[in-house]
Amino acid sequence: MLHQDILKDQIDRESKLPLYQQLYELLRTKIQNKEWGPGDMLPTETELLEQYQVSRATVRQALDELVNESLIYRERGRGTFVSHPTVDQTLVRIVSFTEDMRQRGFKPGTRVLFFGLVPATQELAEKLEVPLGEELVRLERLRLADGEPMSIEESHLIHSACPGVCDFDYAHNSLRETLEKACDIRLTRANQVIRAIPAPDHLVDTLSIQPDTALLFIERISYSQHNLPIEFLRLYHRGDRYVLYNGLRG
Amino acid sequence: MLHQDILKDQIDRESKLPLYQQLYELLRTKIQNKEWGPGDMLPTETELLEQYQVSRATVRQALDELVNESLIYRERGRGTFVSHPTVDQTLVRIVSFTEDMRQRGFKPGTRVLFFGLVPATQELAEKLEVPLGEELVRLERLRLADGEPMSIEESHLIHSACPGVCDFDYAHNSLRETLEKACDIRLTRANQVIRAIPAPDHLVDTLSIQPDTALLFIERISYSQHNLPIEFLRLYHRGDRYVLYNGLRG
DNA sequence: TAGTGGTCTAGACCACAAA
DNA sequence: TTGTGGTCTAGACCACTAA
Repeated sequence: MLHQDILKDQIDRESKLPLYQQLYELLRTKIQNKEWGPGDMLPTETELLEQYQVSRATVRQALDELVNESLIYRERGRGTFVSHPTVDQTLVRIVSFTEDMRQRGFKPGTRVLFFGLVPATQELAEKLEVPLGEELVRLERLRLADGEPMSIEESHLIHSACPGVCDFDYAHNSLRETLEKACDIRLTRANQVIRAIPAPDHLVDTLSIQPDTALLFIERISYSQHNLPIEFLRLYHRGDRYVLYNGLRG
Repeated sequence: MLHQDILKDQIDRESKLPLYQQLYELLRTKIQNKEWGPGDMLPTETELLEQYQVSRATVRQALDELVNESLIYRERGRGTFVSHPTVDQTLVRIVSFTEDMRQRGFKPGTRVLFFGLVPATQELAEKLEVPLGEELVRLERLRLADGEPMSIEESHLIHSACPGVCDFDYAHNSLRETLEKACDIRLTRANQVIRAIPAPDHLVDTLSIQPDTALLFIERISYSQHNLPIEFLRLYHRGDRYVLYNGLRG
């Protein structure tokens, strides 16, 4: 979908993109830009079909996608509303640490441990699908919850894909927001592996933990809207403070 | 949906259940009963609307649900097919250990460590929403992969909800299948908490691990089709052998 | 070329919530 | 009673796959 259409808040009948996907993008953008906040009611289906000049089925198809992603929920007889973020989104959506901590009732904090350029090792090169030695941005942050260490985040970005990222300070800026605003890169999907590991010796002091503590260790590859790998992330969560929630179907 | 309708493979126009949900149930049942196996093509949408005498939109709505649950996938111009199980379903669907191990390429095995009746402790009573002291079925199993210990499963069931379960041997029977066949109880959804913990001393020998190994510890409450809690499950997975995979959206 | 799923329309009636 | 979302119909045309 063209940037101008999002700005114009209009559906392009000439576009190759299906109408419902265009409408989905428009609504999704408004939600993520906080034009509508959690709990706010969206326009009714009738209002949407009039405003965007599509059929009700098309409106509902767009809304269905948003419901599936838990960005909105519907209540029969009342209306359609923006969802309140919940902790169990951590295993479904890419959630920033800051957002995650707020949902858990903690005050988030950050300390940058390392920020610089490094060459891709064998492992990183494979995960990010780049040649060995490719220039990567490495950002290592200690994450705090209510002032106490909670997690260590070890991020690796392909520098050539997001040349502007080094001009920012990630003690105060969100990496995801910077990627979006400065590099026009959106992380649209990711795959991750979750493990339980004993705390490695070199992290014990930084995380202020006993040597025998277990860590929830997550390795994640995130992909851009162009479906290219952008970031390889290692998360070391303190097992005694950080847990994951999720729901299952039968 | 009535049992007889599933047997008759028919949609009941008098039922209060929406047509698409009835169709969804019928198709889901056929898939789970392996009437159609992984990779098999479902009847085309046209065939389905003729067979069940509903409109195409209704057929698609039923299929959409199955697609959302990753039970089927569609290929434009080719047809609709039953999905192959994948390891990343472990965080989306309730998957039996046996199925899980097969997907991971292991040969599953089981040893029953304990099987009997116990009164509900404070914690169990709260999780299962029953009075303190309520009679519970406790089933403790060591799970093997390729003959080596992989996990310990500690299951607690409300005995009054599934009186027949004690008549079976769970070294060879699936708990879920028995619940369904002997008690007419389907586990339709569940909530779980995932943690990393150091291996407790009393599990070290049973799991054949070093004392400093970390475990992936999962606590799960499963609910029946009547939306009542049925099972409280504790899973102790060896962190050095068992990992979780999943995908995220942006 | 025939058959598949993908998209879209313009209706209709219903169940539920709130005033 | 009014307005909301929930369900359903009977069409239509398109893009893609495979023969």
